[in-house]
Amino acid sequence: MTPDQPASAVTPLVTRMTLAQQIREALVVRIVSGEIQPGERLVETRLAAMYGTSQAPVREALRELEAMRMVETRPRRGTFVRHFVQQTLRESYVVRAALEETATRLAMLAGTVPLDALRREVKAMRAAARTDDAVAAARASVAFHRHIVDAARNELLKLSWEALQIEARTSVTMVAAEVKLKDIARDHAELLKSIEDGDLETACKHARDHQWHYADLPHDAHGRARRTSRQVS
Amino acid sequence: MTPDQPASAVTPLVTRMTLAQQIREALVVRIVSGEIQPGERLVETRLAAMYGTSQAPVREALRELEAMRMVETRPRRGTFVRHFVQQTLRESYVVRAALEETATRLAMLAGTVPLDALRREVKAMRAAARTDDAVAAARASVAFHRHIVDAARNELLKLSWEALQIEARTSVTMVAAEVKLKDIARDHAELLKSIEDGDLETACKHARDHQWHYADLPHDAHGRARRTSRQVS
DNA sequence: GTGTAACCGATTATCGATAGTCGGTGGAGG
DNA sequence: CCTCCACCGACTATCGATAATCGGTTACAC
Repeated sequence: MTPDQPASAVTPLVTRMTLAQQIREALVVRIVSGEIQPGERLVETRLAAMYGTSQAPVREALRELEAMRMVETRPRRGTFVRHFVQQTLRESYVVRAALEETATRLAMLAGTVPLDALRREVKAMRAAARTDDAVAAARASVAFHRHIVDAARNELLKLSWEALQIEARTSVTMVAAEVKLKDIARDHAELLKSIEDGDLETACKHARDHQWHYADLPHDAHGRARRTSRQVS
Repeated sequence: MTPDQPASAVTPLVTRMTLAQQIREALVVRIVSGEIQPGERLVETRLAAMYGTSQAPVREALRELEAMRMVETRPRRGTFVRHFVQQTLRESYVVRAALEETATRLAMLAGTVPLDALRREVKAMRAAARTDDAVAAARASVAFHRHIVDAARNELLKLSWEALQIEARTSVTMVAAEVKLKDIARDHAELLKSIEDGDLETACKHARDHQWHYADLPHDAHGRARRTSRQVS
């Protein structure tokens, strides 16, 4: 019975995103998909024309991408897509390891580990391995780790972790490193087991090694394999 | 607060910074100094008038502050200074612990720990303790940890760590006000010692506990005592 | 009184236009 | 041939104006 809602027929409640946010999303997709190459320059006016907006929202979107470290801006120079090559990838695994080890510790100490959810994700990984569905496996893996990070109940930790753009990177790695999906499921199952066992230090170390392991995998086409000096403890 | 009245007549010379950056700096100072209270709203147009610019640079500055987590922006609502209270402070220590433990591990594995520099900072802390100079002690402490993070040679780790600094910096000072400066020097000296000794796991654990210790200290005026559930040691 | 819808003032999001800066270019000087 | 420098075209940083929204408030029918 409320006939009004002035003339503008539809403003779908869901589309409450600002233009800047929409543009950011679009650019993220184009960058991770490789449509826009690393090193390429993003010209504000050109993008504005392309998306049919003015320069302002584009500029804001670029700023957000910069905060995500997907692009680099030199004042008065322009903004460029970063080469986040294997180096960065490797680095990100080490940082993830640090954060996830701590998340594991916090969650176990607080007794908030969502074991059921974790078991569910492992199950999903096994299913993905059977159907050879890398995307599904990646999604389950990210979900697994996110559950742990959430369980730590530390907002700042969560933010830092999310800032690493986990999803974008894992899928890239899995493809690039050609990890056997079955191994992924197995690794996570082992990690889960040590958490279930309740041995804090062992589980934490396991959480850390889990990521350091990936940092050691060959990420690039040149396939330099190295698993050496690291042997932690 | 101070109405119209361009904050500074001109910032004439070697202004290699963009207006947005200058505004950001100014706002950071006003926020950490408490001139702008937590929860307070930052009105773009008002700030623009105050600094004698248009809305655009102000907007950009606010975005950057948001990335730093000093303010919070609700689309179409406005941006507000965050109450980064003890909760966040405590959280930041835990995240720092995670990153610094890993930094210690990486630096020791790579053999890049700048022992001399670390010794120098400890010495500075002792001097600060003697003259009861909390600011100097805080500065030396930050420098000490930064040396380690730098030595890890992991750009992403460094970035994540620096991102914490805004909050951490203020908190260090606050805590320093309550912690005996001599204890700070002693704690760092002990950490340094375990690094010099070369025992990787002990040093890492020490690095972690070093920060968790601060997380447990009472940070607020209400002096809520620490949680005891942490049998991490 | 109570709940609802249109109205209002304040403020953000976006636009279109302009000023200034940056890197590159081609000719003059050596 | 190589270097230096004023000039040019392309873009970013910034401006001033406008469109759209939001929260609160008021008028009005029950």
